[in-house]
Amino acid sequence: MRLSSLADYAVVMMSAAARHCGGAGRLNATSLAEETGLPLPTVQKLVSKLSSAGLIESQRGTGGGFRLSRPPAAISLADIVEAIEGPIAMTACVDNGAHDCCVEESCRVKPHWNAVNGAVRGALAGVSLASLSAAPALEVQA
Amino acid sequence: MRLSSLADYAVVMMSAAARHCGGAGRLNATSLAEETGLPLPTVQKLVSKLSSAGLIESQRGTGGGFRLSRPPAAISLADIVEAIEGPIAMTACVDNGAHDCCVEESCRVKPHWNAVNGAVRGALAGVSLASLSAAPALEVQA
DNA sequence: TGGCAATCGGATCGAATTGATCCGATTTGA
DNA sequence: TCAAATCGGATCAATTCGATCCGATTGCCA
Repeated sequence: MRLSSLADYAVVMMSAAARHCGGAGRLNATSLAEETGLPLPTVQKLVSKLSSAGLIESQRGTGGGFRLSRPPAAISLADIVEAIEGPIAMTACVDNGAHDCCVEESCRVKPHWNAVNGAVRGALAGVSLASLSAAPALEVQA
Repeated sequence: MRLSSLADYAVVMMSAAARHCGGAGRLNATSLAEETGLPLPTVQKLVSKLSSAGLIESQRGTGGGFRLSRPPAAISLADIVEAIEGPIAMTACVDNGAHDCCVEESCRVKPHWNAVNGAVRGALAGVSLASLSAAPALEVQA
């Protein structure tokens, strides 16, 4: 019931990238690692995954780097988490249904898991990168 | 972003226990393992944790076993998950604040994590064991 | 009252996933 | 054409998770 560290790092990274989106049109992994304090190989790995997911566009070669492929308001926490961890699924039943969830009590529980899963995804989808950068010390409560 | 398997097993187990709550006043780990199909040592481990959390009351000796310490309506998924996995915290920042979350952008992200965390906990707290047993094929959507 | 049987409780061991590091392929600029 | 700098994939170690085993405790029965 905890987010993986890489997903957390990715959010911090994307948040920093969103702040630099207006100034420098493109930024590289090295400067981002120095700014966030994360190890460079980890940032490189995250950049690779985020690029594969289509959230950022990378440019190779001298003077290359990457930039957000969409405006910060159109990127949510759910997008980032799914890019790093795969589909959001609290239980294996919700994920693909490949398991033998044919036990009677298990199938009885499954619809409720779907509801919980949807609530989690909704909460993540409701927070965008723009809101992360715009609200410095906003007091948000559940 | 996935619930641990043990927590999932615990929910299935407690759901089965809630159904037997009215009939036999007390049931043991062996019969529960046979009914749910889970390995016996795993069930024993779960019983131990749930007993420590105060959700069930165990009785040792011949003819012993355990029973729910509270009515099914007063036990929620949040109780079970917290009993198995510990406090519900999506990120380490939300958990205890022991980490050096003193980076400027991280602290900016934290209030939003609190909101997401509260939403998750609320979704889990809204589902009780009674509702799991009462709704055989209820169509619940997010 | 002593022994026996059945149960829970904690501790140990193995396995899987995660997280960090390294090296090669590719591309641009001089 | 050469060289430098970057991304991309592959490899390796560590932590956590999950399953199993053995001992301590308790209640029934002779």
